[in-house]
Amino acid sequence: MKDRFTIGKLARMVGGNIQTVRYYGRRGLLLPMGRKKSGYRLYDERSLKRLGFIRFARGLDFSLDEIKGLMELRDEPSTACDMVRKKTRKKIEAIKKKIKDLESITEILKEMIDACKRRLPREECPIFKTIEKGVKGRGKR
Amino acid sequence: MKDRFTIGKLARMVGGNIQTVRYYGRRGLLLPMGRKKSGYRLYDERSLKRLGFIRFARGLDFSLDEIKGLMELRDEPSTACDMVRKKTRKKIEAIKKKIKDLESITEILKEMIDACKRRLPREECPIFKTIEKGVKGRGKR
DNA sequence: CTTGATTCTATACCTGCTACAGGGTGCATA
DNA sequence: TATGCACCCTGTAGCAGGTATAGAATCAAG
Repeated sequence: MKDRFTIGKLARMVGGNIQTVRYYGRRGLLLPMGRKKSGYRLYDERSLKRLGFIRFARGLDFSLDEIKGLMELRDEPSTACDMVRKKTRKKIEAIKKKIKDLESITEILKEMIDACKRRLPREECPIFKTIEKGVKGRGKR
Repeated sequence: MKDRFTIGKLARMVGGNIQTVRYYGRRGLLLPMGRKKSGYRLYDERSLKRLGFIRFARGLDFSLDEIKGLMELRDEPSTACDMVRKKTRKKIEAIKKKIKDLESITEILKEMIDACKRRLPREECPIFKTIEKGVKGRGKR
């Protein structure tokens, strides 16, 4: 009946790393439900769920602090769901911005490659030229 | 004639931070061209270009190691341009992958919000249900 | 009892910075 | 000359989000 397991088993169950689990403990996200007399951490089914939650949310680009906030909400009454939705929406906006940034970076890199292909045999590498132009905000030429 | 400047001036010229410049030095990306007797680092126009290069490339999501690699290439002969192009293309691929990941994350988050809106008054928050389902299902990506 | 796997704590490392302490330097002004 | 202030030096420590060691203790099987 006592389905308690040590840290190694817990880590293996989610395909994770022991140090990371301990790190989550230090960060206050996943405390062991107890300890053996020897000091070994003991976890249970709820720890497993929590760890799964953390890992999945990390995969969704939430920071450990954000995840902590979400988990604290879960243990709260009715209005929590609205808050969770709000936080999730905020996260979506942040990710969208990140995507836009990465897209414009891609554009710049592509332009650099195009310029590079058009270069004359003895000309200086246009990629470096492009990057150096960025030095003073396209001031020097 | 001796347009050499101290670290503070260099940092101000690019709107950066002194510690960062020193850090680039420690990482071997931007060594001062000399020192005063007092030990003060001295930089010149070339340092400024180099620093600009580093900052711009950082903005393009290159890591310091990658930037170091690029700068070493620049000091090399003719074939360098091909290598630079190759590395740039590789970077584009990596960024594209990142964008895709972020897009699928956005999708999942949106689904969670939609499910949340459809929930019945006394039902458990579907966002948590979704995330917990991910524990053994989709797992980490 | 011994072996080998597992766990413990503590510490250091990684990236890309940023900050702070406690000292030395540079230069203008009183 | 003294003093005051800005600037610089080195060394250290901190952030996120882990990963990786060392050396000791503990567990389980044979």
